[in-house]
Amino acid sequence: MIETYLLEQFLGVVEYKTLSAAAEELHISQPSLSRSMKKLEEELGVPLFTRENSKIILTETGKEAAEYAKRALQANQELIDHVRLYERSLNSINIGSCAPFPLSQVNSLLQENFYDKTLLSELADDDKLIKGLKNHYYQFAILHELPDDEALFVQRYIDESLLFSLPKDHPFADRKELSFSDLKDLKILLYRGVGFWMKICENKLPKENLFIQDRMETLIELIEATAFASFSSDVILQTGTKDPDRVYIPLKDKESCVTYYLACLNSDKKKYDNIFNSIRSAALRRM
Amino acid sequence: MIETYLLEQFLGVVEYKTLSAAAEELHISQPSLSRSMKKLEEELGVPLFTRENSKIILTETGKEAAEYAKRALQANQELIDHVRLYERSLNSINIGSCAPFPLSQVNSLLQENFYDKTLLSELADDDKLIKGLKNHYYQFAILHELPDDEALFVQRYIDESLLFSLPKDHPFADRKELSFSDLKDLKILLYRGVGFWMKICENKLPKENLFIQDRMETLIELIEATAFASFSSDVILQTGTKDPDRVYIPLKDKESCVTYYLACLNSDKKKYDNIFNSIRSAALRRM
DNA sequence: TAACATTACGTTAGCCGTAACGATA
DNA sequence: TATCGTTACGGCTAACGTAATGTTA
Repeated sequence: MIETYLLEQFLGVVEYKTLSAAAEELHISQPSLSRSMKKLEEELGVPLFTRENSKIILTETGKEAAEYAKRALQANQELIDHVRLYERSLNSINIGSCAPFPLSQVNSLLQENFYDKTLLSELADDDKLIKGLKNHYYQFAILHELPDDEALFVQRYIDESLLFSLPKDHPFADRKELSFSDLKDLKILLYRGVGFWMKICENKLPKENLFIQDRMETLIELIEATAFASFSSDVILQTGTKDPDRVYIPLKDKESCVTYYLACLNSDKKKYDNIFNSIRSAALRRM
Repeated sequence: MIETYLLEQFLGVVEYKTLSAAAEELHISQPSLSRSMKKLEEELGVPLFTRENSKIILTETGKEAAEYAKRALQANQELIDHVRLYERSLNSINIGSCAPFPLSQVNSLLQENFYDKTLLSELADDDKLIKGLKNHYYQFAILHELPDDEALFVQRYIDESLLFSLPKDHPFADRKELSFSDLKDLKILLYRGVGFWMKICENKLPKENLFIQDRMETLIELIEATAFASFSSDVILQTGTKDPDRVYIPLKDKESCVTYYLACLNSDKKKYDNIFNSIRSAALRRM
C-alpha cells in the first residue's frame, strides 16, 4: 500500500509541473520531493516520470496514476468528512430552516424530546437544506416547498402569511389589504435574518428602499423611533407581542403566503416518529 | 489526510476485535497498535472505540469509519494494480488463448508487427480471457466462442478440426470417421497444454483412459513407443509433420470442430488494425 | 547565469519494541 | 493469575532540510 503523503505530494507535482514549484506549494524542500517521487516509483515498480534536461515529465503511466491517486485521496477525504459528520449527528440534532419563525417553534419541540442532545440550528437555502439532510449535516430541515425526493420524509407543518406593518397615522393605515406593487415607494425596515423572505423582498421591492438591519435590537429601536414600514406575519402576532402603535395589513400577493414542511431522511423517520406526531396533532388543533 | 498504515492497522483491529490478536496478525507490537488507534482517533477528532474493562469496543462511529476505511484502502490498491497493469500493457503485448494452435500462429504474427515489445502468451479459460481483456491484463484473446460484449472487438480467425491418431495396424485404422462414443474403451495419450480441448475430452471420454502428459517430449516418445491412440488436428497436420506410421481419422461430433476468434478491446481496435487486416486476408486466402 | 533536478550529509521526528503498570474476570 | 490495554522509555528508521553538484537554456 502507498502512504497517503506520497500521493498528496505526487498530485502536487502533477499539478504544478515542476518539483520546485510543487515543493514550494507543499511547504517542503525540493530535494525531499525529489526523493518522494523516486520512492513512489520504487513502490509502484513503475516509472511515473521521464527525467531529461533537468526536467521531469509525466509518462503515460504517470497520467493514469494521477487519475487513480485522485480517487484514492478522495476516498480518504470522504472517510474523514463522513466520520466527523456521523459523530456530530450522534451527539447533536442539527436543524436547518428556510425561515426563522418555524425554526424557533421546532427548536423548542425538539429540545423537549432530546433533552440530552445539543441542538444546533441555522438558516439556509432550500437546496443547501436538502443536500445537508442527505449527507447527515442536518437531521431536520424546514422547507417552504415540497421537495420531490425519494430519500426524504416530508410532513406539512404550518402556514405563515406576511403582514405589512405601518404606523397608525400612515396614509395606508386603513387599507384592508395591500400588494407588493403598492409598496414600491415606501421605505421599509427589514431584519437580515428572515431566510428566504429576503429573496422575495429583493425580487418584489426596489433595493434602495430596503433598510436591512443585522441586529434585531437595532431594528426594533428604529421601528419605534421612525415612521418607516416593516414586516410581520400572522403567526408572529399570535405568539409575539403586537405593537399598539402600529397596524398590520395583509398582503394579497401569492408569495406572501407560504406553507412550511418539516423534512428528515426516510431512513431516520422511525427514530423521529414522535416529533412528527406532535406536529401533526398541533396542526389538527389549529384547524 | 490519514496515512494508509493507520487505516490498515485500524481494519486489522476491527477484524480481530482485540488489540493483541490484531497486533499479532499485523506483525507489530500491541503497544504500537494501541498508540496507532489513539493517533487515528486524534486525527479524525472522533472516538472510534469505547475503552472499558481492559477491552476496546468499536463505537457506532467506528463501524462507519471501518466501512469508509475499506473503501479508501480499496482505492489505494486499485491505484497500484491499475498502474502496474497499464505499464505492463505499454511495454508488452499479452495474449491469452483458449488453445495452443492459434496461439502460436498469432504469436508469430504479432512478433513481426511489434518487434520492439515483449510478447507474453498463455492459455486460459474463456471467461478469464474476457476479464483479462477488460482490465488490460491481455491485449489480445483467442476465444472459441463469440462473446456477447459491447466492449470487445472480435474477428473470426481460423477453424480447427480434431483428428484421431492411431497406429496403422489398429482395428479402427481404416475407418473414414469416428465419434467420441467409439473411443470410450481406448487408451488415449494426451498433452496437458491443449487448453479448452482438455475439458471436451474429460466430458466425452472416461477419465481413466486419458493418459495426460505434462511434457510434450514425453508424449511424443510414448506415441512412438506404444500403440495408444492420440489426438491431432487438420491445421496441425498442415503446418507440422505427419507421423508416417499413423493414420488420422476425423471425428464427426460437433464438438470436434471449432472456430477461433481473435478479440481485443474496442478502444484498442485502431491501434491493432493492421493485425486484424493480416488475419482477414490470411483467412480469405484459405477459402 | 538562472532554473531545475539530483546527490550528499547531518538532523530530527515519529514509529516501533521492550518493559513496567493498571484493571478486570 | 491470566488476559488485555495503556504508559514510559530508549532505539532506530526514514523523512526532512541545507548545501553542493550537475545539466540545460
